[in-house]
Amino acid sequence: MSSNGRPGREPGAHATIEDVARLAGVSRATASRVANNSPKVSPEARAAVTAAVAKLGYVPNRAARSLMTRRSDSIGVVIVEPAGSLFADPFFGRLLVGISEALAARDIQLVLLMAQTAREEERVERYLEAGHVDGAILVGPHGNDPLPGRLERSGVPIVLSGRQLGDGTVSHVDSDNRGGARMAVEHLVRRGRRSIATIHGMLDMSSGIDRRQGYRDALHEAGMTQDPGLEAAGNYHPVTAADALRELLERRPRIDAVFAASDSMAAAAIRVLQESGRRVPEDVAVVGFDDSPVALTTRPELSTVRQPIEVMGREMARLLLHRIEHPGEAPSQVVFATDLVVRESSGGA
Amino acid sequence: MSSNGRPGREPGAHATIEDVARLAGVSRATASRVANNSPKVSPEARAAVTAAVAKLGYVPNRAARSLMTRRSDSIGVVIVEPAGSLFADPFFGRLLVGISEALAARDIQLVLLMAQTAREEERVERYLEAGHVDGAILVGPHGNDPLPGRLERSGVPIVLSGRQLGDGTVSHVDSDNRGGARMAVEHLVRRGRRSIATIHGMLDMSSGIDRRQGYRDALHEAGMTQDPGLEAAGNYHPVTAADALRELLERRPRIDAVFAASDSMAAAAIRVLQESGRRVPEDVAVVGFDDSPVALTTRPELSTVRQPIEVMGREMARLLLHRIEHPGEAPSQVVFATDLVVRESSGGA
DNA sequence: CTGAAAGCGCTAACAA
DNA sequence: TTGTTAGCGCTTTCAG
Repeated sequence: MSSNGRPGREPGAHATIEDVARLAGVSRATASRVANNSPKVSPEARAAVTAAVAKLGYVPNRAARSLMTRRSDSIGVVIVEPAGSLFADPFFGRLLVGISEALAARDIQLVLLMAQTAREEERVERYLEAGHVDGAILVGPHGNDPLPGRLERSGVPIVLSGRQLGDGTVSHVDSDNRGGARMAVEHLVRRGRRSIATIHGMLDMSSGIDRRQGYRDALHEAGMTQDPGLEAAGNYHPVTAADALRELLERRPRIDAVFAASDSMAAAAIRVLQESGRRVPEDVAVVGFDDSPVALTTRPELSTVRQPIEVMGREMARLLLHRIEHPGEAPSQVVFATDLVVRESSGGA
Repeated sequence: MSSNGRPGREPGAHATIEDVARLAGVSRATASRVANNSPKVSPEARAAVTAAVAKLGYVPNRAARSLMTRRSDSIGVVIVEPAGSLFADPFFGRLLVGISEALAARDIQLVLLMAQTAREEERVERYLEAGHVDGAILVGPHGNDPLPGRLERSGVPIVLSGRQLGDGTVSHVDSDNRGGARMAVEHLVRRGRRSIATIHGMLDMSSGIDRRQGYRDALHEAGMTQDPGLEAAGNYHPVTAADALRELLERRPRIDAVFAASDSMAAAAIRVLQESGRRVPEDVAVVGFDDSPVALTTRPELSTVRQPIEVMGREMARLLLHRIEHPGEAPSQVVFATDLVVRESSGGA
């Protein structure tokens, strides 16, 4: 019966649109129109095709479709992480959850691409430029990373997590790091703290820069003098944060508050403070950033700044899909507000 | 010049194998043979094609290739996580790193599929059964999850993380959870502890069952009586672990050691013990499992059991690729040894 | 060892 | 509204 002369179809093989068309008594074109929700199909034809699809368990072959449409219906999520420790923080996982939710609703696949070295980053770049995905979300690139600019130039639609440093306008989604940090420090000021230190994050990433700037904003606004001796350099890693804070305590033993640019650094800070004989929050109040799970594991529990990570992931996906469908439009940036979560480490609500 | 009459190629379009063949002065077939490392090509032809490929920056179109080969050159990584908190633990991220390393070496793509609800799990099942990927790695399924069995039955090559409960033999990669737990408890016994409690993990997952069994093994071997009152039920979440341990302390106030089935539960245990006025490790020694980053953030630092997570990820990928290429062979299981990492919480080395 | 030709499953003109 | 036709870019017989 079948046009190729084979009497039957081997088990495990999938029905093609040809099979559907034949069973429904229509042409391949009509079957295809139904599969793609084209409006120009008669109700009868549509019903017949729908029934045939159900009967045969037909699922379109993505490869064949891609070949025609020149779209892969998949996007890349690139995790750029020189240190390899990215997943120690639940941030990326939660972002993936958000992205994946938004994509599932549109039946787009998420291709995960990890680049831990410059060499791998090149591999990823080649992959993206080859057009194997319709666009990409870049997570974690540092300020000096050339990848975003190069992809943008080669016409690969991209969306960044976090504001891009330097020139170039690429779409991005960010949280209001500066405003959040400022809220945190204002809260400490309101609590009567007068010697507020900070352990900042990496300064080649917008989050690091912005959170430190928010700290400075709040001090400035409160009319407190900017003392560089109150700023310690961390890199989001608890060990470096502990060292940085110990040095800071030698320089400025009388501090009465610490704002850390991440919860894991804040947790380390609490331990260092306690080991130095200081009580938290009585002697020194502490506020972190992220509202990660560790915030609930410190004693006292950690006050922190929360960002809507899953929502940000969804928005990144939405922005990218929009960009893919409207290549002409200018890139857009979305910034989400942050919330202060007050717990015991800063004296409680 | 071109066969379709178009004078040139619009910018951004990619060279096809046809372009390569023309420039190299050979047929498409020969160009294809070179691209696929077929041995039956003359050195001259190979050189000419290679040069043309480089000159044109030719990258094969995956969709077209898939259409012919009936392979997608991509695999799915399914993260089954009813609770949604999977990424709070770096385990999954590290596994992804390992998987992705092994795949990158073979130029296979990783399609990430998240299933947080039964509905999403069905969606994922349909996707996998439609043949959109060549196989899948399943991470995190609970013992009662029907997905592995169903995929196996529909002929989708799969590899599980963790031993499968119940019947059915599916390929899997696991760490020696039982042996690791046993080592941990033997270590406590050797340190002279005589009343050793455990906070176990979820008992519908092999890791939960096996770690508890390892605990029991060690007690049995040491000739210590099995006291059900020394076992507290956790679910890997620190809050439940804290509650469980508090109850246990009421039942058995004289315990001198705790083995927790995860580091985050062990960290919670340390805090509960300290808040109850007990010293760690002097009064109560504590050992966790995973050697996750939190192990270094507790005071005292946490003794724990380490598993080679990235290596396990690589092995899962390798196993799956082997299974895809040799569909006839029986499924295989690989178990990795675990190491005890002794730190201060159990009295130090 | 090489080339001509067929066709994977699908969508998109174009006609009807 | 529908069907016919022509490929998308690639691999793979099959002759030579």
